[in-house]
Amino acid sequence: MANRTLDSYTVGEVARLAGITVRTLHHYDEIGLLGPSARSDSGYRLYDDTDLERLQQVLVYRELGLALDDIRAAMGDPGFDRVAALRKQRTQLAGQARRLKRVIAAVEAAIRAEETGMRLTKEEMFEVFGDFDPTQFDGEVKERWGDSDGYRESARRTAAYTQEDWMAIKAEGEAINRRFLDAMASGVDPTSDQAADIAEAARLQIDQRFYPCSPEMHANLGEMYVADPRFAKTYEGMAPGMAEYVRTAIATNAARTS
Amino acid sequence: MANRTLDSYTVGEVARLAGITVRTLHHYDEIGLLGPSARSDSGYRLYDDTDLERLQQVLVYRELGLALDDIRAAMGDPGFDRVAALRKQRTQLAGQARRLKRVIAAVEAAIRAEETGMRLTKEEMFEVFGDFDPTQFDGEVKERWGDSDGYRESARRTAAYTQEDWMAIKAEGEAINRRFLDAMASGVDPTSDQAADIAEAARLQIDQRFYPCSPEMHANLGEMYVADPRFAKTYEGMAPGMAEYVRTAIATNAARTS
DNA sequence: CTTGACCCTCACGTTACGTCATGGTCTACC
DNA sequence: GGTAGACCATGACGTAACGTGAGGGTCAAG
Repeated sequence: MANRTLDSYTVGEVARLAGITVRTLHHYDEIGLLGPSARSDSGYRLYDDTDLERLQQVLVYRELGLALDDIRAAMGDPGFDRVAALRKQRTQLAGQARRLKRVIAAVEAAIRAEETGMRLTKEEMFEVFGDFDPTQFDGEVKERWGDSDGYRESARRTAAYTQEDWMAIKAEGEAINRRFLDAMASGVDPTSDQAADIAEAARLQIDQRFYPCSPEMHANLGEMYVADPRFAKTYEGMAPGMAEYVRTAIATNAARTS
Repeated sequence: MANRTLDSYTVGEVARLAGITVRTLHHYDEIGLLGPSARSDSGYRLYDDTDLERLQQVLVYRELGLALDDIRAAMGDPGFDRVAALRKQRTQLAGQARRLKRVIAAVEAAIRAEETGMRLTKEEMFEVFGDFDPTQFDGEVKERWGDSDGYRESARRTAAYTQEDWMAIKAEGEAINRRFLDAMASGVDPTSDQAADIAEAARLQIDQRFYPCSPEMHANLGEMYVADPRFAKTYEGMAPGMAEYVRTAIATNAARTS
């Protein structure tokens, strides 16, 4: 092949190296995102090492979900700094890893809910606060979740609770939710210490009123707030986006205590 | 709204709960992936809790990259077991997390390559084995990478190497690569102990011949084999898929020694 | 020279929605 | 009861990022 040098690659070689298709490379050439440095006399695309470095960066941006047009614009910026971009990409990928971890936690929570129903016990506990009736609580919940550790510990602690205790618990819960709502309404970042303080108050209430609840466990509960539609409905009914807000605040709190 | 019950949700509510669009829900209804349990008298879609559970699972499958048609087929299977599916999804998500971790490692490796060039030193060291000339090695590599720790340690060790030493090193490298190729050709799983043993031999060669190389460091090098096109080219030139194979074997070795 | 792998351009098709148009429904408030 | 704004319905064209295939040229080993 005329013009083919030792350090140039044809489209098929690049595709194999990078794990993408020839069609993708054609497409990228076509839209001006990544074209070959040269063409052979017969019209073959010839990519060199610099092209490959650029391709790697394109693929990372793609991994981050950027539209190809946006990738081209970003890399076409005269002030584009490759290392700075790589650093930023790394940060964004780490964010993605954290999100994926949360998806995993949500699936795990769903599995536990199916197997033990422990989370639903808590959900139902909070839900019954709307029109609280201790006798209804004992009957229905024990019937469904009588075997779980959390239930037994809660039952042990709450056995001696009076009506006044329950009203206090309800008031505590409402106060915590109001704090969350106020924080949301006033634009407080859910990853701030302020929001995390509210989450810590929520965790302590569970820990002190019902059963041992570590920050990690609380974080799992937080995942359930967004993953389980019934939890989500409780919070979304108070304000759109609240479930996500509370979950993030809880995760922030768990992270700062670890 | 006629027929609307307390535990049913309209399309907008579901969209907000799940963080997706109304259009997506319309689309899913349209293609038979997820339709509402009921319709109001005026034709509004009404989703119930079971619908929401199904939606969650659809979204997880989507997160895993399955085509919607395939998701519908999987969940439409008469033997579909929700908990078993959740378990499998969790495993697959964990696999995705590991892949993402590798992408991150590749970006980090690219950053280091830009900053220190240390990896390219190793790459060029291996590359020159094809047509090895010690004098060329000293000149070019020192000129480019003379400041890195790895280079200095290598230089310190190799200063007294004879031509016979170098030929031995080259033979060792070729033998290791041949072992990798044989393992690949005979279908040995790159995550097996056998493949990891070969990787360990490779690590030891670097450790003993050039510079201290821990399993973790070796794993980083392995990431470079697939992330850096020049490394990849070396291995892909021997056999398609070899870079990936070697990288996986190295990672397996690193994992079993940690 | 032949053959098979690989290259080119062209162009229609697919997937998963995004966007908008038009018109009906619901609910709080006056 | 009427109004207004939010939300619902269906229909339909458009988009992004390739996938797939057609028809024909190029390369290199045998």
